[in-house]
Amino acid sequence: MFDFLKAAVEEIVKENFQQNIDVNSIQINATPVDYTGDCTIVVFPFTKFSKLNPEATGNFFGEKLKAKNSNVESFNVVKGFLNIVFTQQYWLNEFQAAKNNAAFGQSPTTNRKVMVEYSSPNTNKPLHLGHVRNILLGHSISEILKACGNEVIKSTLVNDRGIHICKSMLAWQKFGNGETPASSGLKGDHLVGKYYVEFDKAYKAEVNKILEQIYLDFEALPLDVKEKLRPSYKVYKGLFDKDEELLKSIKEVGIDSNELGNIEKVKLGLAEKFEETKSSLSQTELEISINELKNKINLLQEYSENKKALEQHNLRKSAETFSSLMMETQQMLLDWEAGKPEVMELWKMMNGWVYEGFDITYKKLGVDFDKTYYESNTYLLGKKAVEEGFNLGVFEKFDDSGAIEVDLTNEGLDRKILQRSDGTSVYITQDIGTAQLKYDDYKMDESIYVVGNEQDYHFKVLQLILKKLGKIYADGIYHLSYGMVELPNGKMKSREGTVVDADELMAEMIASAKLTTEELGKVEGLSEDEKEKLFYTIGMGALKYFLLKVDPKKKMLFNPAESIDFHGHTGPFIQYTHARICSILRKNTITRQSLQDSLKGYALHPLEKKLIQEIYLFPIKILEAGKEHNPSVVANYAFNLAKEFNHFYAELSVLKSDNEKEIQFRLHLVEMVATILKKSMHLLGIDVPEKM
RNA sequence: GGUUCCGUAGCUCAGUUGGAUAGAGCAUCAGCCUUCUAAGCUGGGGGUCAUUGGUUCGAAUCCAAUCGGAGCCA
Repeated sequence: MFDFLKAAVEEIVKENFQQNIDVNSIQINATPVDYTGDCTIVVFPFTKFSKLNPEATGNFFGEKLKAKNSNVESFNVVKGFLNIVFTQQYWLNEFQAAKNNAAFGQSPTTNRKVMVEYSSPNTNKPLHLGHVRNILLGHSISEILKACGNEVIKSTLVNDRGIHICKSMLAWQKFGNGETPASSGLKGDHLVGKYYVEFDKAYKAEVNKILEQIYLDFEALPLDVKEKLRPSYKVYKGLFDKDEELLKSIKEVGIDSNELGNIEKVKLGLAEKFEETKSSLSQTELEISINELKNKINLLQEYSENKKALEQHNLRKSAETFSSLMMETQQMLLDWEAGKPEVMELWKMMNGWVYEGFDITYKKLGVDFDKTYYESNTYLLGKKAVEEGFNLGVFEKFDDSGAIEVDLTNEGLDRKILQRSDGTSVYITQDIGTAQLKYDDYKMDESIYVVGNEQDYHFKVLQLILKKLGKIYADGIYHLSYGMVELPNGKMKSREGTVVDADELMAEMIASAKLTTEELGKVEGLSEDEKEKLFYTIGMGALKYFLLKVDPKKKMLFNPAESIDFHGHTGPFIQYTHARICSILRKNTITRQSLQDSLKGYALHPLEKKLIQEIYLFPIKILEAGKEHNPSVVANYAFNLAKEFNHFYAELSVLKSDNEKEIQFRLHLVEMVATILKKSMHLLGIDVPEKM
């Protein structure tokens, strides 16, 4: 921002104080509204070598700058802040340059290739709100990086294999009765998701039944089960009985069992109570009291330990291993890995349904991918990666178990297992292989992964391992880590049915856009098709803006009860602003002058100047958003510009003026505002209507 | 047990490599449509920037500890 000023300051320092300073260390900010000035230079750092107080230093630099640069009209100094006012001509020139540049905002090519991986869904359930945040971030950051001059490859890695996929396959086989998307009218991904839930239900029911049998009549269990479970059962029974006994004793000594959630707190309470009463006790009474207290605390200690053991032991886990459903699922996974034809066919069919469903959702979201990777093709790369690392000596066997690990303790992390003693590899090895595959395919300079922040550790490890393996692309790995979308009562949980479905959410947004728009009577003169399109544009604009205006790093809250607003700091507000400008431009009847003519000798109104200043920021904000990998920078910028325009719109008129010059200039100005609003929103993947 | 992130108005969020009196939106209250779209504009009220120390010309921002919330690793 204001690079020529920074350069001038650098020169002044060099000429007057014979010092070199880093241009980037010079702080220039926009001047706060209550002070006069277009920008403000912080002069405190210069007092070191000026040997003057801040005020005098500011004046010194102000004079020099004014003499040096004809764009500087005047300056004032408040404390250590040098406020600079530029000439009107400067701002008019900036505006002219921006408006004449059809690609304003687009940076020249960097010759860098960037891959952005996003969405990366599982094929066992439909997309939900969390995915939507991921997808919109991925799409938006791709657009922003393009605008920053990079070549962008949008990719996704589909998790299309594994035990969870087999669960829905098995459930469909067992309970599906041949149901298809066509026969049920369900979207393919929802149909498959339904069977994933079915599996979970059936599985739980089965495990509960097994548990019930164990509790009720252990001896009546089938012999093989009994024999296998007996050791677990015995320990469990012992712990369970002890638990009951301890609880009884605890009650007897006068501790309320409801309080036992926090043992430490209860202990503290007892100790305090003792302190209070001990002064009133005789020596013998005191001794008795101490003994009692000791007993109580011992009891609590024992109870707490038993409870822990009970939890760890977990009979349910043992019971789960006897679930026939789970055994069948595991068999199915083995069959899949062996390529058994029936299983492969079922897998392909059901995944096909899911992809059809996803395509609809993606299309509605307005996103796409240049390259799709499938885990079914990449999961075996993990083994190769382990081998490679082991041969290089980067991965080692640290003990006799045969497990292969990597030692990251020097990097402040732990030792991480990469291949278990039974020869199966862990998830991260797959990612090592896939990273290589991606690089072989595209040789990109940067590889961005849009993945939730619960995987921060995973990506740290991945990058470190790639570095240790000597991969030149390791430094280009960037984890665009975003916070979870939370509901008012916490995280979304599929098992508790609190997941906000992507398709439903979009439908609701569009419906509520329709309702609001019709209430406001904004649909007159539109055809049915135009109306539908408008509701879609507004509904999606509200949703997308809502998810993108927040810093990706931060977790965000979504309250389904209060649907997403259409007023204030929202997508529709910006869309509406755009539509208002379009309306002005439509109403214009006078012959337009060239931009150059309209600018000649024009005296700017403060509100016009403010708009030009906002316009000036557009490319700067895009670069900032790209650098920070943060679309919310663009979202907030667009809001500020729209707000500034609405302020202008309320105070000044474009078309209703006696001054033709004014009309001419303002037409150019508001046209530019509309263009930038449209471009900004495009970077967020949001359309703007011309009427609403 | 180890480790990472977060804590700003009643609610949801901004707050630039440390800078002036911490800002928006929602909600609330008071105004503004004979004038280019009121999904708008203007104004009021609302803050111990979790707490306590430290670093310095200056701290919401950096450091340490504590409290509270979330996650990850074994």
